[in-house]
Amino acid sequence: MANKTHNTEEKILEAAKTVFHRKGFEGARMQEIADEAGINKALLHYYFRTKENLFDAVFKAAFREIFTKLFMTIDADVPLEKKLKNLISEYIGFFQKNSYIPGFILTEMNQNPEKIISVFKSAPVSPSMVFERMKEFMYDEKLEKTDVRELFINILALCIFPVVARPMLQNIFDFSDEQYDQFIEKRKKTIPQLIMNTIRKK
Amino acid sequence: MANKTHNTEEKILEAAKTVFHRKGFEGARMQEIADEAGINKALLHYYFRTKENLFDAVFKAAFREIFTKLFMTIDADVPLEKKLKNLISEYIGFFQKNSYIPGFILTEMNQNPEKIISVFKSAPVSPSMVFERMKEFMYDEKLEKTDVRELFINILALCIFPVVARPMLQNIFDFSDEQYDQFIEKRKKTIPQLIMNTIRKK
DNA sequence: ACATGGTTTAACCAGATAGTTAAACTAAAT
DNA sequence: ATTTAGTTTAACTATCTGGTTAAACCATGT
Repeated sequence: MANKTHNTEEKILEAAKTVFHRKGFEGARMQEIADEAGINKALLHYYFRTKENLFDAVFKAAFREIFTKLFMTIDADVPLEKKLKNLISEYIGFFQKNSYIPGFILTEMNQNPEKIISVFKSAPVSPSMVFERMKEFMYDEKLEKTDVRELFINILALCIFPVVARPMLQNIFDFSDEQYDQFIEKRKKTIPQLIMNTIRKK
Repeated sequence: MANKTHNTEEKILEAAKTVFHRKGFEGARMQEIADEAGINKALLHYYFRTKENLFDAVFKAAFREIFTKLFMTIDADVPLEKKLKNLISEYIGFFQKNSYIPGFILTEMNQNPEKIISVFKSAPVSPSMVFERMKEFMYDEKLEKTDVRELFINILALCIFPVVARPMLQNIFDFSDEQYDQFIEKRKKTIPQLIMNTIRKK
């Protein structure tokens, strides 16, 4: 028998991703997800018994995606300045392609903070180890003593905020889609400069 | 006859604010809002006929609050560095007290981008004029030529992100409530430094 | 030929929820 | 004393929605 399972499950997750992102958990309708996946409601429940199950699967996937990527790049073994450039440029690029993820996570965070914590516990990389590694790096390269947490949060903020707040900012700036993409593209260069300014010994 | 109207309407808006923030539009229940306001459902509908009406009122208020504050401070007539310090410190302070606002707006932005635009049109300050003013300021003080939009977005990102992403970050950092508050407090000083670094002529 | 697992169809149920309505109560305003 | 705006109570409706079920279909592997 053909293994349609894999394919369909994939299709469902993809559809759920879209709809949950568009409407949030409460706003999303199982029927809408089924339609989006090109299947029917009964089959949807056949695969993921409940709405919660389905949501959890989607949420955890998004969460893993965003954090493994981040922590992996921080952990890579290249000189700091180079690493910073890579990190920021890759991360922004990732968000350009998966712009739904940060907003999705932030939204859910507002409504179910507990869920975040539970998902964190199952994460493949430990944040505290990443911070330790960042610290060592900065010590080795004789950089300005900075709170690594503050560094971490600054990078994240500068990369993620423009993506999350895009609908608003694009309107404030009166930018077309292309203009805004270009604007973000430019930031792949300016953000590393800005960050290096703050940690380079004067 | 006593003017209870004002008081009750106020109470309802306050309650709606809380519940919409906690649950989002779809997740919020009229009954819950009524309970939170200490009144009954019938009266709720008596004041704001529909759920949409109520939500709109709350949303617009939040939106106005955050943007008038921002644009007013930018527009104030003090030296740039001082203004920057004021702006950031006041703005962060404002978020500490109204931490629900940014998340609320971001969430809604994901789900109804159109609404943002319509609310913007009714805004009391025009963004483009604010940018012009920022430009003049920077020219007068002979600062590094920088894209004012980028400057604007950076400030916003650094101030808002730590508030919006708090549940997640606090968990990553393993901070208590006090520790996190203190962490944000510290940023009232470090962010202006960081920003000045990027615009001060070398 | 038959069994199997994925799939569809279509009907159904139970619970929740937005919104309505009508009747009665309260306290201030006239 | 009467009116009136604000408020409560409680019941009701219409609709939506998550979830279930049963029966049939279909393609494949055996």
